Amino acid sequence: MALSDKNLAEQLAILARGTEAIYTEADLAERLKAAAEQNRPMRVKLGMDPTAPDIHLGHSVVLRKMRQFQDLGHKAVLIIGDYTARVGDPSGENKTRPVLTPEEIEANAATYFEQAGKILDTSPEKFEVRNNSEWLKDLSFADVLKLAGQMTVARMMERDTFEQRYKAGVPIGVHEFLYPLMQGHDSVCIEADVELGGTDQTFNNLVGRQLQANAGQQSQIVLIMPILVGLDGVEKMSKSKGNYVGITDEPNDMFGKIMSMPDDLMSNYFTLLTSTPPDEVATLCDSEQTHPRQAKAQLGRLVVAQYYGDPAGAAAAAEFDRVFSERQKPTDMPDIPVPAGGMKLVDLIVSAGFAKSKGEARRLITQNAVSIDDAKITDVDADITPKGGEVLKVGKRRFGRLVANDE
RNA sequence: GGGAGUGUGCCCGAGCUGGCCAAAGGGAUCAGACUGUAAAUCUGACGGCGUAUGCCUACGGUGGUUCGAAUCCACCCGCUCCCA
Repeated sequence: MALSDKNLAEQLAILARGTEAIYTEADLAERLKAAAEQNRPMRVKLGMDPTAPDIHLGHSVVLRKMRQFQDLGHKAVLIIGDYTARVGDPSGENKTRPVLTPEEIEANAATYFEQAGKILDTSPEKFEVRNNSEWLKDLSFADVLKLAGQMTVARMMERDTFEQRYKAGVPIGVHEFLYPLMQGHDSVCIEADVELGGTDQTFNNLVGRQLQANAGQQSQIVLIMPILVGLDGVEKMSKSKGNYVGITDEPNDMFGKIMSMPDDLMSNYFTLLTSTPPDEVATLCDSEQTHPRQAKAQLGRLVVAQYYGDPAGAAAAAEFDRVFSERQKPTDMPDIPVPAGGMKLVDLIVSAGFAKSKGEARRLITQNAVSIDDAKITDVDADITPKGGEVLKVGKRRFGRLVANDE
């Protein structure tokens, strides 16, 4: 595998783009230089939690950074945190850490790689996957003590999540102090040159530096990416908050979600999710120079294109205009089976998945949100007898085509 | 181990001298208007149920008192703080 022949400055510029912090940039430059001289690809570590197999744009920020390293000739080393997942988190506070069986972990990891493969280069010479149980499961209590002895409580408390929780009176499990050590130990075991992570991983990754130094290794460079703000513009992007764009979302969906996000997120998204050059981003995000809608559409196209190709990006943009600017019907929409004999509109809306309950469906009808073939329906008791092919529209964005089925 | 608090609907948070509580208020969400499916704003909805002065489910859990309990009692569980 050949390392990139781009000069050092170019490489650094690529790698530094969008980062929140690099510990330290000088070290990175040096390590890149050494790698080039020795023709030795760096080992770039990224940990993954095997409990969340649905990758969204938030995760993609770090994955894209990893891809950049790969494109420069370095090797991605993904660590599956199967050990912690298998043991579980006894704190009870953290419900996101259920105990998983090896089978579940494997299945989750498989899904993860299937999705991450849309971003990463998974060819064997650039991609390595390790389970951390590989080295953690055999540690003895004495080994653990030795690890723990390399850290002080004061140091631990520097970590802002611990500090905040401590001050706020939120419990901190003693075992939580061990997680950073475990992660750091991972770095030692795989001899990482670089570790990537989101800002929430800063502390953990820095611990890795220390443990490596103690073990006589060269400390890894820690490269921290910002946490992507979710579509609500407030909280970090996460599935449970519903403010996310999944990388497996349908193109139209993906585009639509991006169009509906707050304007001031755009610049951030451009730098973290696309390769648009900085000066271009500036132009796009200056409403004097570019209409925000225009810029956002551009963003949407680029993001969709990354996962589905350029034509899909353009198609999604065109479709969006059709449906929302020109108010035409979507080109394709889900079929909604309706018994030939007809059914209550309320039930229809529920069975189409457009409302969670009949009460909600009724509410939508009352609120003027329901139409069939462009005709508003305001009668809560309406019965629908399908001719077939009518378009049911609920709210602004839920469409379905009625299909009569006999039974 | 001892003591003091606390546990409410998606989240925060009132209520807790028993009925007027499906439970104030805020946030989130959804819909309508306005728009660029942006922001801001205004209006409305916001547990479920064949449409209800009705029924069911819900105020940490289990029992109890009562005609009636989120509200009182007992025990239990969780969380926090103070002392040891």
